[in-house]
Amino acid sequence: MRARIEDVARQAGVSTKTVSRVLNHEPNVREQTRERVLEVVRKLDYRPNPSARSLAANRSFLIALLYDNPSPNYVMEIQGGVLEACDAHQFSMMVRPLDSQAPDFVATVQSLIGQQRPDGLILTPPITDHPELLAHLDQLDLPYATVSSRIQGSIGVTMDETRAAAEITSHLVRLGHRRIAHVIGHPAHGGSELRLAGYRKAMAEAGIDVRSEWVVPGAFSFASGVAAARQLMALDSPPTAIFAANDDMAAGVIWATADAGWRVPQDLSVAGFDDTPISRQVWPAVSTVRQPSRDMGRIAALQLLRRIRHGEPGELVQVPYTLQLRDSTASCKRDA
Amino acid sequence: MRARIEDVARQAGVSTKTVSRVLNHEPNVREQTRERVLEVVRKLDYRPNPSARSLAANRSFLIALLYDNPSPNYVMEIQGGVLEACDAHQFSMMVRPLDSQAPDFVATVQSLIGQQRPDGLILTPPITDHPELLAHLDQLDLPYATVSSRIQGSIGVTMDETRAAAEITSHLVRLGHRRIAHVIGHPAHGGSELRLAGYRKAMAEAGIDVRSEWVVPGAFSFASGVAAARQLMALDSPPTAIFAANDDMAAGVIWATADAGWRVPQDLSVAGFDDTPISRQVWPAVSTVRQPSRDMGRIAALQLLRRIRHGEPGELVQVPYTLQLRDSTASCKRDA
DNA sequence: CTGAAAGCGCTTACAG
DNA sequence: CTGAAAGCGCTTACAG
Repeated sequence: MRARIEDVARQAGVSTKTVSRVLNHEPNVREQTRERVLEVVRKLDYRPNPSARSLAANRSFLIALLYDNPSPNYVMEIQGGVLEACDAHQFSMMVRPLDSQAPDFVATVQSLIGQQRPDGLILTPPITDHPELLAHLDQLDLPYATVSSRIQGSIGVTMDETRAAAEITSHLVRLGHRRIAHVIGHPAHGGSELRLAGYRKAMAEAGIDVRSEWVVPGAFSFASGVAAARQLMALDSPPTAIFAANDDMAAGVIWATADAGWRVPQDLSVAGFDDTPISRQVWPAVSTVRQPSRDMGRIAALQLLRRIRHGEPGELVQVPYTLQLRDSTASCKRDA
Repeated sequence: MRARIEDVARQAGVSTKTVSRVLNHEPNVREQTRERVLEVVRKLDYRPNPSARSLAANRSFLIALLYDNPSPNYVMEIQGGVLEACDAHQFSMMVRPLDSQAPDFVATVQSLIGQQRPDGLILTPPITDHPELLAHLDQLDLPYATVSSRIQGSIGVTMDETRAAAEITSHLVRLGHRRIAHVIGHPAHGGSELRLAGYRKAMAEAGIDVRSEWVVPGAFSFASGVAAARQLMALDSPPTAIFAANDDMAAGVIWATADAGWRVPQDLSVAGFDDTPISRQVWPAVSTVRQPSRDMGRIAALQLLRRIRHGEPGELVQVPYTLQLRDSTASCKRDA
């Protein structure tokens, strides 16, 4: 039979309330008492029953990670980070794939909250940018933290995507490229706008007029990268460099160029964003912006837990990015 | 305030025990009573408190998915399938990344079980093939289901990996290849042995002697595929085809050939295994064996839930595979 | 077919 | 600094 708090109390010669105090790091326990309790805990290998704890405390000690992201790599990284934070705070995590475009999206989340009763939520793109959901959560007074939200005012983690996008675009400019195209990300993701803005900013700073045919829509998927590249390669005066708003699309661009017999980087330079494994697994490897996704998951969860556990406000932490320059970008060899 | 079972009982004019019967689909409730209760449940939007339920029933209604797999794509697919099954049975799922090679691996799992108290476990490769862990679980009498276990006797899901590997090898033989190499998977994964056995079987049936230098160790990682390909390309008489035990390694092989200036499939045919996204995202796309991972996750969870919920024994279900032939394999153009 | 009572293992006021 | 009592919201025997 499993030890209960009562067993610990009896063997330590104290009340269950005192054991509870020790376990929950509450003040007002004599050091000697505390040590005696902890020793019995160890001896009996006592672990509090989570259900009893939740029921009595009226908290689930659970946070839910909500995602609707086509990239398994990204989701797994975030998930790993959130899990790390949860483990450190004796919380558990549940994961929830969702379709944020579905008409009953908010109702689905509501139902999930009603059933599992998480103490808080971690929101990832594009769920971070769903105003209706955020309004609903605020009204419920259910704490949440966001990862890379475009919307102001929530706690969590962010990165200066605009500046990062501008930097990698400037890198292409420095390599001598002027006809630089951009493949936009999925329209529902706030990051798409930010990265596009960074591209435009860098082009403007370089004094290059962005032709409208250089900016093509994408959807963050490999297939959309293939389609965009084909469209760009078919232009009368095709670009000498393409900056895709994520690595999956950059991989699609590379695939399409290989399929068309173009060489990267000789005929075309290609840059991505995110530094997911795919960027290293295509040939040539893609120059990209490293986003510390795992850290971002952990940090977002940490901010959420601060709020849940200690009632602190929590903050929006900005993490640094780094450029990863690889073989897919090189000096412009075609015309000036 | 949230509705409790007592509120439902009062408004329906029955006892809480009767409400409990209806909610848990127990027998011995008059149809009319049952309908009255369900109507009040709807009206009050009543959801049982999971903690109270778990505490009273002495079950967590939780299953844990244990993994130690380098492929995010694979894990996400399995996870999605398990989640589907859990949702259908009002169970929740927790995920647990582990290091199955760590010396304290069994202790870690034991601690996890002690803290979270799952009603059952889903094991994925290579955790499926850890005899010490399985023995421990059997002793604890904690139900588990396996995905692709090499070890006999557990419930869950499997695929005839040996036959699948033989089939894709035979495909290469039919294309005229005779110098066919194999890159083995990670030694801790049971699937590695099975796939190697399939390769050997097909080669034997084709009457081809497998030279020892054709069979090179790998680790299921992209990098190990690159290394293996370089080793094979350096042979005096290099193979005309390489069958890698998974897609990540096949992608690595393709990368290494491109890097060395070889053309696929003209200079070398390449085949993989799993049909993960990477197989379609490298150029040329890789011929591979489709493994229905998501279905496998769902089926394994379903067998586990049968056992947990209804005390049924559960079974080991075998799922079908399909060959996905793409552009990385072609007729042998080099010598006969 | 239905219900009253006890109990699951914790935490929460409250008292001292 | 410590404890006795009540209660969280369900299910489990048990009785009828």
